[in-house]
Amino acid sequence: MRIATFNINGVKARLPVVLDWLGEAAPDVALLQEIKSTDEAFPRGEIEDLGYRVETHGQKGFNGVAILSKLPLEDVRRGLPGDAGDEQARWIEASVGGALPVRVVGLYLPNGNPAPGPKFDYKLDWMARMRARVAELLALEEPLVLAGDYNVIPQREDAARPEKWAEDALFLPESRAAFRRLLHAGLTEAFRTVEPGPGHYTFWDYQAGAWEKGNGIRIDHALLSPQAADLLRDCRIEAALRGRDKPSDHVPLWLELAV
DNA sequence: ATGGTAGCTGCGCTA
Repeated sequence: MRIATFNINGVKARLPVVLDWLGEAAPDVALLQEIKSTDEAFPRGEIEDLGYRVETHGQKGFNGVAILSKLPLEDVRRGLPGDAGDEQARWIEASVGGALPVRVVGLYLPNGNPAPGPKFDYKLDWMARMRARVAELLALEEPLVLAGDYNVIPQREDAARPEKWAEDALFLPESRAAFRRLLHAGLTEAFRTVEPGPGHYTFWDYQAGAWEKGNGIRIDHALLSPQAADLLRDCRIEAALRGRDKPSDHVPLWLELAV
């Protein structure tokens, strides 16, 4: 089973890119972030025509996540528990059918800038809520994949110019510590089990020619339960998509499970 | 040290 995550930065502006990518890469499951669309406005027909079931958790103008799947989806849940007043659409879960069901979570973790401030507080609170939900999901002892835009640069080698990010919410010690807590809770970062070295990025800013200069950061991640980590065959970043016409500022990350 | 770009929306906010 191949599972991909892709922050598309607006489904309306990115639909041709997304349709081309789905046709070429043909992941079994695609987790999309920043659809920037309501559920009603999401172009589900074009995607269903490619053989995908579509489950969205949308919001007008900002955020929004979706799960696309060639396999049946069960027990779809929308929203990260822990704060009934949180109206931002950043979390969606489902179980992907098959011989061995896999629980998948698509997430768009808050950016948190400027830090310090209320947005940074929201980010850290969101990460604490995520850890509580992760504990519940890990207790099920099933294959579990949590993938998306984490908005966290885990280590210095995950940025081409780490000194530029020293004061940024994506790289501040509190953000990185909260990310490490997820790992300490029992999750494994898929990409780092396959590629331990530096120079691998998933995001290049639209500004200042970041792509042309190779000035990227690695902020899109896939975290695995032990049961999923045991099934991991491969994990790759599709960096070439950043060089196409009308690209997202993120590129897809995919992993293959032996299911 | 600053400004640089993109998307959604309807001109400022988010990233």
